[in-house]
Amino acid sequence: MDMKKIEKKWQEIWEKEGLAHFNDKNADKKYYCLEMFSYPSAAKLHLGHWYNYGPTDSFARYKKMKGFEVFQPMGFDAFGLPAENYAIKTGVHPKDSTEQNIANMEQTLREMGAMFDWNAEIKTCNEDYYKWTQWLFLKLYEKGLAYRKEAPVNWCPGCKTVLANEQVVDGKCERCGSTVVKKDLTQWFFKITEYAEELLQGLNNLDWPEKTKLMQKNWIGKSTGGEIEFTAESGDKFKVFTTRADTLFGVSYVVLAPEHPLVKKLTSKKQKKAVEDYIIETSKTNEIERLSTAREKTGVYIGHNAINPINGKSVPIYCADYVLYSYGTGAVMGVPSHDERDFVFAKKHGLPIVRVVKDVNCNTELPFCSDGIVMNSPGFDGMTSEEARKAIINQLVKEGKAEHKTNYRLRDWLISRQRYWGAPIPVIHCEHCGAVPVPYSDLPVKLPYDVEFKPDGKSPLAKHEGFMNTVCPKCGAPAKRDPDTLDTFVCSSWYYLRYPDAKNTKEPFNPEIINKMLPVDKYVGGAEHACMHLLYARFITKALRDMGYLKFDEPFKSLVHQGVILGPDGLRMSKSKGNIIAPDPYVEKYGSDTLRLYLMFGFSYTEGGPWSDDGIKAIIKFLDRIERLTMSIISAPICKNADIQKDEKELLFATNYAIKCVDRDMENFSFNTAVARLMELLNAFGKYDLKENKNYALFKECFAKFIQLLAPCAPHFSEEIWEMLGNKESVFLSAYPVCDEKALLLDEVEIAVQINSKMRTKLVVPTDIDETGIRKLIYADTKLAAEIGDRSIKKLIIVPKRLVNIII
RNA sequence: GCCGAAGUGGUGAAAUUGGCAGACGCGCUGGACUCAAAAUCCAGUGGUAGCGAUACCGUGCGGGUUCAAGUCCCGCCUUCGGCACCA
Repeated sequence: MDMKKIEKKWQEIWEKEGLAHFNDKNADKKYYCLEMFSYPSAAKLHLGHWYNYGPTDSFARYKKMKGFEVFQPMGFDAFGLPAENYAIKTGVHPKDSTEQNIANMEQTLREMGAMFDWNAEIKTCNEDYYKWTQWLFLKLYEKGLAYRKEAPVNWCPGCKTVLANEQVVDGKCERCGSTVVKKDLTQWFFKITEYAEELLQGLNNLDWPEKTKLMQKNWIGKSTGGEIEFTAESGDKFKVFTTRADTLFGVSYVVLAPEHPLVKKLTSKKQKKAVEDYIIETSKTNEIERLSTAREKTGVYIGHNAINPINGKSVPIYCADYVLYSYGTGAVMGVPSHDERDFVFAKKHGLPIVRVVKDVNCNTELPFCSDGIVMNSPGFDGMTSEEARKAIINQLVKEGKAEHKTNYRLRDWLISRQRYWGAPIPVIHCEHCGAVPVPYSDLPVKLPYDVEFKPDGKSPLAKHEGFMNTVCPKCGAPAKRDPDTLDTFVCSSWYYLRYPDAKNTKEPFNPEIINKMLPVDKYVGGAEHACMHLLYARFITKALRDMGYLKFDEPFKSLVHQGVILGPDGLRMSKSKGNIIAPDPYVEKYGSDTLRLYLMFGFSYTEGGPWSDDGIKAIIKFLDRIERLTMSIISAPICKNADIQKDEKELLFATNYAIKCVDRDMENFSFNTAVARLMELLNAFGKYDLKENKNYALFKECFAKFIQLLAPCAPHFSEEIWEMLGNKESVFLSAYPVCDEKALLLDEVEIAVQINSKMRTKLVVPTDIDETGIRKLIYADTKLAAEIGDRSIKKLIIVPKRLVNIII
């Protein structure tokens, strides 16, 4: 079959007939199938795109044949760092390169033959989209969910620019090699932490992979404990957060994060130099290094002490980078006897190690980090850790020195980017009025085209006079715009809400439409988004719900992650490894259906794996066999024989078994087994010899069902065969075959027989056999009877239709 | 380092969730067709021993639970994903 020709033919027909177009008259049967949109990073689709979009499109087509009104949109997450980096390197404007990439990708996406509803296309870098991203910012601001605070960025002193973590390699700038330092800037945040508890609880009701839910759960990182107030000798008070208040009597020092404001204030003259040097060193390390339990625990005494509120003991205050200012209170109590890191730290700095919790198993080794019985803690000795935690905090609460507290590891979402290629933050800074939101009527705040994006110490927008200079919407005085742009995760945090109403010029979406179309029924994309994009989208959905725009709590009801296709060497594809497999030559040579079918058959969808050329051959052979069989059916003499004999029963069994399995496997994204069942059915067809005077009508009917089952997986090819079989209408407008359960009922089944759990033989037994019947058969079998001999059957384990285990 | 996964023939992978390990393919071996090759079709194919029926071994490694473990529990090893400014 000329794949190129039929692809073109059917794509034109589908286009003309609007196969992919969502008809809102059928909205009650809607099925919103969404693939994560792509970043237009390259001119062509790579295998990863194919792997995400091809099989998922097959799933969408399957749903369509099952009678759903499928909505499967596609778009581009078009703002982002790579386009800007490319511009810095080559001088090609990000808008130009992005638009070119989008144009190319759109074309290859169309050639894939997926059922995308292009009427709903989104490009996040277009004004008609980012206008509403800015609207979203303003709404969150209005609701008190956007605020400004100081936060550190990676600063390259060489390029005089802010770097993404990705651009920092071993603490050095990837461009110029300078040592990257941390620098504080005032930046915008979204208060995602306000939803921490609901984001955690909501996970329970989602049809998501368990591992993804677990990852989000750990990311949110709920821990309950207390905040306990220590008083420095200077009189300054500071709080530490702890989940282990039961170990409070074991405190032998406290630690402030290097960024903690009290560090500067309390450091003694003698220690000043050491502490300052330490803070500079810390600014060069990243968080992963800081939190590593393998790394040496560094820190310096600040020359000042604090009082432990429970026993009035004076303990030294240290400044150490293993404490993060961003988590809890930025200060911790050091209990070397009952915490790994504290133990290592105390050993190194010669601090006392006092045991305050006994192990019930009498283990005397330290550190002892589990719960036990409290000791050396006057007033609390003998309590369990659990009891003591409550009692100690309760006592301090009475004295006004502590409070019960639940902490989350989750941090607020930093959304400011000191970059050009993003949606401008719609805020104006006025000398008199402070940060003033741009009025809704002035949106969008347009991203100017004529900017200098080469890094030279100022972000590109900050240098653009025409953009920066404006007037305060409140008082009318001259004012400056915010020079930063929004994190691209903001753009992707709400795009699924825009698709169903993508052309709306009056509002980001019509709530009535959205409440009908959402939540997304199936969301498919990479597992790497588990903790960020997927969490941000959930947060935005909840925030908009609380503002009254949405009537649902979760954006994505059901989620699937596709795996990763690796290079033939089993390694992640990359230019530097030279192991990239481009899909185009395969599409060119064998057709898009062949590539798609290979991707579905050759891998476990959620696992992925190394690419192999050999697998393609299997698919080519499979499609060839189907084509040959079609030819023989078309040219076969029509026999009038309508008998249902043994062969016909087998044919019906094979067909209906395939329907049942393929249906279930498609539903579960188990594409490889679905295709395997199709191959089995084709093998079964091969056994039914049409040359004899056989039941031609029945055979043709079964074959038609086979093509319908195949259609979602090989859409162009199946349409062509479907037409050859004499059908006038698209196979995708036909109803998915239904399994006839009666055809699957067998009189007999083969079961395994074990003696003392060892496989001994197999028996063919009536399907509905009972225990007495089985016993009879066992003794009737000479081999089994001989082995059992005169020993008696102690126990007979029967798994219906599967096996019998005879215990003697 | 922390969090989360994965490890099954020569090879891509299945295994109805604790019940016959290796479905369906690729590859390989033998056969048919052919002047020949390709394509196609048929048969075989986890390992070891045996002419054979068959027996024993076998799901990264070491233990355990169970009538029964690829699947559950404990401890290792290896590989992969994420770690908040890549998206």
